[in-house]
Amino acid sequence: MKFSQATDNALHVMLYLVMEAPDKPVSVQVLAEKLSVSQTYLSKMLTKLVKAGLIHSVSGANGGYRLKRNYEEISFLDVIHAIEGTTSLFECSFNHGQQCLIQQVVMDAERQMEQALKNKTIYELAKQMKGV
Amino acid sequence: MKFSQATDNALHVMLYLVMEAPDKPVSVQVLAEKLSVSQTYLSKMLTKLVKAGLIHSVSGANGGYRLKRNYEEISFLDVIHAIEGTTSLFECSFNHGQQCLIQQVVMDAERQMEQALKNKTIYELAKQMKGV
DNA sequence: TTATCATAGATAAGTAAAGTCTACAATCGA
DNA sequence: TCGATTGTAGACTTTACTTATCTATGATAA
Repeated sequence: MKFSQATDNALHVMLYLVMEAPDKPVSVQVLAEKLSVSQTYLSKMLTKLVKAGLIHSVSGANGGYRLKRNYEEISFLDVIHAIEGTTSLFECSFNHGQQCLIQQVVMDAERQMEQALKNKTIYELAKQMKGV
Repeated sequence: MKFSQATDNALHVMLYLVMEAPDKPVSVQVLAEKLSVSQTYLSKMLTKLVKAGLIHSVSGANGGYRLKRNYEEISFLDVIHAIEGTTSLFECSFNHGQQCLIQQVVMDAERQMEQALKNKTIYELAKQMKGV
């Protein structure tokens, strides 16, 4: 069990946008160069962020991807959910009569992690880095 | 990103052993029947639990798998680590000069989950179920 | 209307999990 | 000691998911 590399990329792209270009669109080409990954692959990942409503896409000359207006509120969890999906990390595969207590315990723990990821925004991290 | 089904099986096996057979060995055959999974697959998973020191294996007639003496202390995290390994869920793939702050945030959240899984023992859950 | 840029679909390669088979080693009981 | 029982280990196949590329299409600004 691992977070995918796409999630890693997504978090870095978001941090870059917040720090360097919170208002103007940046093309995939530029973003791909910054991260040293392929354009075509990155564009798929960015499309997921668009569909999740975290960023905006602008077609045409001088277009690219731009943050939405409420970008200060975007949390780590928002980005991770956009890429990895929102289904639980653990699903019991057995048919006990009632609900599975094992699953409950693991999901409880999972919620702890999600809470921490929800409390931390990309914007907050950006400020922290500029402070350094 | 998901917990593997092996982890699901492992947690259920451990709970079964704690509840039904804390002192005598149970063969793979019996365990596989209880969980309705294949023997060969289950045996691989059980070997991991043995190597992690969570259970004991006994060869020969009337052998099988038996809990260790300190089984009351085994946590969910112990079982999960035995199956999934102990490496972090998130690894930044970029070469920033110093350490990656994004990774730090995610690993922090991960530690929250691990703490919750560490605080809950299989034995505790077994008592809870018997109480029902 | 043309150059620029995102979107979507098909597809292939790489990797990890799930599952099976077979030979082997250890142990118990007679 | 012999043979039945049980776990161990390795090779192997299948399946599913992630990563990655290519190409055609759609939208927009200059």
